[in-house]
Amino acid sequence: MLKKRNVMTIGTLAKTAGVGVETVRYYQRRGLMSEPEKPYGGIRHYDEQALARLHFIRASQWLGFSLDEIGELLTLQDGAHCDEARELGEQKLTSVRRKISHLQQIERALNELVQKCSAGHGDVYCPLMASLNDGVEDATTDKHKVC
Amino acid sequence: MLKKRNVMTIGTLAKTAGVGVETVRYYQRRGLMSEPEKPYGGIRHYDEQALARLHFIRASQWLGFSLDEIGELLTLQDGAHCDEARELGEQKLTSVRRKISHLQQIERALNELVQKCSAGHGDVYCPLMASLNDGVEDATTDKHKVC
DNA sequence: ATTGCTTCCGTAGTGAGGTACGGGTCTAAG
DNA sequence: CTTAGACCCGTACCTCACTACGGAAGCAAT
Repeated sequence: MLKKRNVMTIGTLAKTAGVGVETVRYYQRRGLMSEPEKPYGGIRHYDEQALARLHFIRASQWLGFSLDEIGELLTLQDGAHCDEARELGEQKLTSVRRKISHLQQIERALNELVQKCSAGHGDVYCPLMASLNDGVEDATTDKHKVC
Repeated sequence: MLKKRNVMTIGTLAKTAGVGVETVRYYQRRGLMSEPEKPYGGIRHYDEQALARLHFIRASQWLGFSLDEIGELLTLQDGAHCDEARELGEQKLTSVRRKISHLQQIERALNELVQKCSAGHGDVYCPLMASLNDGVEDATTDKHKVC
């Protein structure tokens, strides 16, 4: 499968990195990966640097960076911009924490509603539906503007 | 602004509920709200039921339900389907909890990376970048498939 | 009556991150 | 030599929840 010196076609590269061929081409269009020169009339080949780039992208994505942000990270890759990189990381960390606390709010509300529904009740009304009709946040926490 | 008996135009309805006119029309197209009959040659009017429906939709959305799921919830609104409603709520609760734990994993990883970058280091390399190159999850937790 | 804001209605575009298609070319296996 | 399977490339399409556009018609105030 892998040729000597790990020279790969786009298909092999994609499979090795666990993404689709179309995804690699999409990253190229987005400017996140370069397209290797096409040798006379033929098929481009990719090396381990391309694979490393794909790993970088997927790792960054896993951390919640958008493709635009990843593009920015890639310009800092020489290691001489650690401060900028850390700054981006801190911003992302903040946004991740915000998302977590938002979801935790939702979790508390939803949990309470489901509990109420599970507890026996008169059968003529549904506490979950009642809360949805009245506005959920009133039923579970103090008043916040919806969204 | 509100006419007697709270009869509203679509604009007033939308503003009262805190959404855009286009959003109301979009919900109508999606079948989440009905379009009132149009009186001879003119302008539809909306009552408090329409407003309640909008509140229901926004409250459900806040809990993480998609518009399709909200459509399903609306069919259970008579209160006689509490079990089905609770089931949907439990599914959503499960998915919310999955999202939270995923984000917490990310938070731990990102936090560790940012910490490493903040601590003084040789200045010739950036721990954050190094981790992105190597695959983040190795650096912070046991090995998982990226995404 | 004229201005100016709404409403009505269908259709089309947005953003994020891809995925699919189709027609052509290349390469490796038999 | 033929054929199956990659590759190349541009373009279109997908989901989700809206948001915008454009022209016609209504309604409220001046």
